[in-house]
Amino acid sequence: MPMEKTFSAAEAEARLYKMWEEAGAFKAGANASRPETFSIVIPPPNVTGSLHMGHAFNNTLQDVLVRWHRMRGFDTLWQPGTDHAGIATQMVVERELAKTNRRRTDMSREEFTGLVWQQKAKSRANIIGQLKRLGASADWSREAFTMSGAPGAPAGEEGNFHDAVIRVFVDMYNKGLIYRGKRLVNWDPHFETAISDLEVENIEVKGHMWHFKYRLAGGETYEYVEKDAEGNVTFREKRDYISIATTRPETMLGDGAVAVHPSDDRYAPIVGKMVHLPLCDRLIPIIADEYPDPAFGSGAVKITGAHDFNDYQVAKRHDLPCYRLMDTKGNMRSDGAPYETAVARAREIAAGSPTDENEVDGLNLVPEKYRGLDRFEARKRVVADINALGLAVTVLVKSEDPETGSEHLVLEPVVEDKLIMQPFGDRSKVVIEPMLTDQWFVDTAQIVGPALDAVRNGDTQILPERDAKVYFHWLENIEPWCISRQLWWGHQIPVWYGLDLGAEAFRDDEGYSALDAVELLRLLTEGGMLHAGEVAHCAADFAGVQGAFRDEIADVPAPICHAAIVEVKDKAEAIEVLAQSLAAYAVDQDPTKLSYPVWRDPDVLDTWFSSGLWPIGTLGWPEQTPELQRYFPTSVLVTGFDIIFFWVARMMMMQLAVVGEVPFKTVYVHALVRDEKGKKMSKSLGNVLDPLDLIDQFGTDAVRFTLTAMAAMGRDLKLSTARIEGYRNFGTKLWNACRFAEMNGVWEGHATRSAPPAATATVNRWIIGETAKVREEVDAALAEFRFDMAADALYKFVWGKVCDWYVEFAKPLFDGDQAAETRAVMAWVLDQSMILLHPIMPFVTEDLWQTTGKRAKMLIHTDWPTYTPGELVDLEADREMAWVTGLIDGIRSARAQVHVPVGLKLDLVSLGMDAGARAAWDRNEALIKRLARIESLSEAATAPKGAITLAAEGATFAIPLEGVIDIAAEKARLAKSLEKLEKEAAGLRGRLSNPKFIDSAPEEVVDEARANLEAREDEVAKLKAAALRLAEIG
RNA sequence: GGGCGAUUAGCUCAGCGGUAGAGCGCUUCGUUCACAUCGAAGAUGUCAGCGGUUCAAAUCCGUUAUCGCCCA
Repeated sequence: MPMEKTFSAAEAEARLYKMWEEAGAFKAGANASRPETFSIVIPPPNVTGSLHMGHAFNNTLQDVLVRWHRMRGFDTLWQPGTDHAGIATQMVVERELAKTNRRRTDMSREEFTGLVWQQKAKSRANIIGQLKRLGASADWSREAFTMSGAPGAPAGEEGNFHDAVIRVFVDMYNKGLIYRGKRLVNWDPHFETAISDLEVENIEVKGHMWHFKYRLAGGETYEYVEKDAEGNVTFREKRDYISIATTRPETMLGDGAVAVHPSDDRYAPIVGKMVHLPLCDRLIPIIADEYPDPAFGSGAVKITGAHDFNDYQVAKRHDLPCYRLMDTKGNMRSDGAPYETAVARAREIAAGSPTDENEVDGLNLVPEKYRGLDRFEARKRVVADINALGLAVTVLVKSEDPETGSEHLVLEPVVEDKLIMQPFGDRSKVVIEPMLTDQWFVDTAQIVGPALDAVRNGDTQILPERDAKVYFHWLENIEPWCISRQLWWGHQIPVWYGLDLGAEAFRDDEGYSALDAVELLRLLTEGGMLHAGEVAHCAADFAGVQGAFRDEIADVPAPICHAAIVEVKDKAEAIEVLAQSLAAYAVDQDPTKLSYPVWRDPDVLDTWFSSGLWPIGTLGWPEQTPELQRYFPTSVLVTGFDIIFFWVARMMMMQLAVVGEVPFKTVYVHALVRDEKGKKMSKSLGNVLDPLDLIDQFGTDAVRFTLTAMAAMGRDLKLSTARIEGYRNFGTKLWNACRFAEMNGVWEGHATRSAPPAATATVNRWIIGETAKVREEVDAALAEFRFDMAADALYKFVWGKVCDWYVEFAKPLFDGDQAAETRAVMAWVLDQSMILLHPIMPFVTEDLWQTTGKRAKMLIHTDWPTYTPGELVDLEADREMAWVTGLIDGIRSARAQVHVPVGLKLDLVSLGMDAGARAAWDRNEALIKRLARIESLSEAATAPKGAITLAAEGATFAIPLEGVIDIAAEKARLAKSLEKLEKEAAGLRGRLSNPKFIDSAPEEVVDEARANLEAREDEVAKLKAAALRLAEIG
């Protein structure tokens, strides 16, 4: 059955992918014929994600590398999988629940994560299926998941990734690399969790700056003096207040101080004095600190340690209490003791009463009237209340009475419109609240060193090089890594807490190691238990911490030291269980029923903590699997520059910290895919190109080729469908070349051969050499990750050489003596084209491969060629082809410019050929005649009147066109050619006449210039002669 | 404010010391049997400006301008 006119992508892609997959063509080690390994771990897409252009780009490049190495016989592994993507996935499920008016908190944690697992199972097929449509040849039998094997994982999710994550946490904890502490973190009030500073987008928005007066305590006053640069007094006023500026008025309720710069003379007299905090019954000090900018606002800054990162630093320096004002939803707190009680205690603390950060955090200093308000509503109320109290800084404003039309001056509060940088959650899009909370941290300072060294000393190479700078910059300034998240979906932190019974409140008065009723009562009632601290232990599971807790209670009085260690939900339940247990004991004195309850930290680990272990985790670590031995460290990581911090740097740190090796030898960092105007694709802009739509429209190969061709290192690619269409046409071009071959019997009895056939015809020898050249170019380009250059070289070869010239040249040969040879060469050249294009365009090439001959192996496993230009390039053939194509181009061009009808066959007159030119003519006469539409060749000493003249190396030709020729057009043509040639010749002459050029330039450059000049001058002479003849008749 | 990058044909981009290139678009012509998802021919550039290094600069250095991106 003859081939169709075009490749049917939609039909073939599914069929071929199935064929590869069923044949196990993607499996690790498939087609390996040499010992070297080549391994890539996929940047795991979010399990609930769907394929976007960035994925398409990223995975196309990986697939090109993987297919290339696999064909070259490397022991190749492309390790696929997905990421559990904490917040994103939890968000998807919560959104689902919201549709039926349900919330996560309506059910148990186990029920909820059960739903997430179901969602995971559903979503996974989506993204994986999309990667398959892209042609990704990953080893799907090894598909990994960052939460495989976690408690509650359903059947089919039994990996051991969870083991790896927990094991690393425990190890790092035991090594002192992980700690817990109360720190200011970015809090997402929508998801009610801490997020990383990398997940915060700082966006400039229109905001306001308010100015408030904080009155000095005790009615004190001072002289406020402003001076200009020369020290002259410009303003002097007696004040009883200090003016502060803020963009977040609601946080003033938690102020711990007002800070001024130590060099600021305006406030020097009042540093150390106290001010009344408006709306609150508290006094706070004026302190001197380097942080305030004297030139900004009033120069005085309110310090709210619990809600601002800069203020937090100031508060730490001055040992100020950090009063938290909001709850996890970003509403003003409504928990704890009444305001009066809380503020009374705050005054004691301010007066020096001992306290700790837990107590401070427990104090709710939000006055009753603001409690429970949304933070933005609270802001309005605070502003209004301050205005009402006359504590806003005011200015005189002209006002017109609407009734009388009379103008008068009124005092109005100063509210400046101001652009402010506001932090937003990159997923929730709500304003992020700096919040003082208990979190777990990796002490990155301790593990960052090896990650920096590995890139510095070249163990890992980051490409393009400038991205290494980004890597260095971030790691050299690294902050502690907050790894806890207040989510339900994720790896739960393997730390258990118990009540600290070793505390003072719990003691055995008599020292006879047994509890009496008095002691029990004290424990239960005096708040001993309620206020007792906590002890924490870390292990992979509950069984693992039991021993530690047993030791923990070993020195408390009997019989509690023998209590059974039991796991409960949380601290509240622990207190209850312990109390009940003790109460029961008091009654029945049965020590075997005593329980010591412990509870697990409810938080989960940051998703990047687990994906940071992706390279070893997917290969089976902590098991010492054969794959781990074989494929780790991996060869290349292909990833977008936007996750250098998130992921690359963390993988480097963690792999080095855990197994002491770099995770990959090369990191290829690619840019973003943008729309054709260069805008980032985003749903809100509506400029998203869906790769699957494009695949439906143009076929996978076209999309892949486009992305590959545009993958110049480090540049964003602006994608337009016109470009994709162009490369779809390229696939069709190859297809039709093969179809042409089929029609000419090229494939009859064809079987794959790796070495080129013996060839005698010039064109055959030439195209074989060209094939070797492109093979070398493609290999060189891919070795340097220059995907664009590989694609470009192949495009030029297949279209520009094979289709434009070789196929045309072959046509006349099919009827002559060299027909058999030409068929063999054409089959070989097209085979090579399929092979070399396969990594980029896997489908059309495999389909052609399957239909054009008897094949020992599928194309995906066909050996990649190793022939070199040195072996296959025939310089004589190259030279002759250049002569022939040059002549044909010349004739065609001349014909077109003097408007010779396309169909008209012309006579060609030779005005003299040297031996080389004569030989070239003789060997290629048929080709030239056919392609340049020449009827015959005759010889003459001089050109006939009214002829077009053409110069070729070693020959001059004329085309007699008396009567047909457009003399004016021909004159113009000659003049134009001459002008160009003269310009080139002049440049060359200028250079060659410069003695410094002769002296300094490399010899070959000088020689080349001389040869060039000679050729130009030769051609100039010929064209001038032609112009003269033309002048005679015209 | 700090850092990185870009500025080359109408558009999107290669080239990064030795005669300015590609794709798309555009103009003209063409269905001669691989392909109209095609063929042939053609037009289009003070390589952002200024200065410097060099025999030679789009390419290296400095500087200015404009535009991106990242981090504050």
